[in-house]
Amino acid sequence: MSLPVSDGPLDLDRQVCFPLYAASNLLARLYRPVLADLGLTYPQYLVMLVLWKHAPQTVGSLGEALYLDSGTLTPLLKRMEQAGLIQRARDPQDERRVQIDLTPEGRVLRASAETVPATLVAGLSITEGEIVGLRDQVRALVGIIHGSLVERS
Amino acid sequence: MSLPVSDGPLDLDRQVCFPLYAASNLLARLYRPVLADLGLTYPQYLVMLVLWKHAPQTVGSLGEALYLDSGTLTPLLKRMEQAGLIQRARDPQDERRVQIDLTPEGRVLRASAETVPATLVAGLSITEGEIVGLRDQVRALVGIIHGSLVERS
DNA sequence: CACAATTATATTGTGTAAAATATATCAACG
DNA sequence: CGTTGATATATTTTACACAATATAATTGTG
Repeated sequence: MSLPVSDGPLDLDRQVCFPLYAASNLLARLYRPVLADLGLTYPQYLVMLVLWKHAPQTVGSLGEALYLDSGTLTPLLKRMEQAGLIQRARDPQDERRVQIDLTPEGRVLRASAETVPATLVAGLSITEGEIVGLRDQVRALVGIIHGSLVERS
Repeated sequence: MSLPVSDGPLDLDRQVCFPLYAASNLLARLYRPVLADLGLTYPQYLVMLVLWKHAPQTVGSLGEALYLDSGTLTPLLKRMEQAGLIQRARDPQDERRVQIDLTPEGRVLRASAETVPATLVAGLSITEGEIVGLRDQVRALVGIIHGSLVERS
């Protein structure tokens, strides 16, 4: 049992930040082939999850839900519009806003996506309980970091 | 205490993937202003952490340590070379490899970076124990996902 | 009703990510 | 030695991610 030799506060093995970064990248890599069958990238899949729950929504409210800004979402949404999954239209009531709505194609895709979560977990040797515990802890961290960022803005 | 209404397996609030994605993005956003003072981006900071521990290293071994491939690292390393932090040189023993080494400037930067981890945690209402517990769980998940990805390649 | 302040999205520029492909090199074998 | 196969990096293309800035529309105030 040889533990890695410490390297002070800058030891990569001591940081939380790095495992989170790696986990996020690896997870996207794991999703990629599964979502490619649906014609979605990973961030696009997240947008669809939000829209399947509630549509239409503005670009701003999507960004709030996903912690992303319009600079990220606008080009992403344009690609999804090209793919025929969503529609973008100015809100007639407030023409600053762009309403994002699902197309019939986008709504239909939901059925095919139902199996995605189970498919992914299937290959991993991890229990439902471990996932839920980890999820809630990471979610708490998201709340803490987001709160800290909002505080100083 | 009203919990979010479930939306089946596709409920964003049930997934582990989304909190990890959000946490990684938010963490990078939190690091940005601190690292900007050092002239580093977040992935560049991670590369420096690896190099401060052991240099020189090949592009491939850096990628193994950070779970990134050469297609990601090459442009990143070129920018770091432009910034004067590292040197890139063909290995004379095996000219397929490019050895990455720290410049004196890159080595000196380590001292300024020593305070970065403490600075970040300082603003967050989170205990050392919570961080360590979360870190080890996410690290375990990284091992599981990486193992699953290697397995099928 | 004019007009400044606010709000919301678009645009631009820089910097990752990663798959796919191309290119070059080394090791091993006959 | 020359050839094959594996290995390693470079290049190209597509797709995020976000700061900074620009643009446009609404709201609040007098």
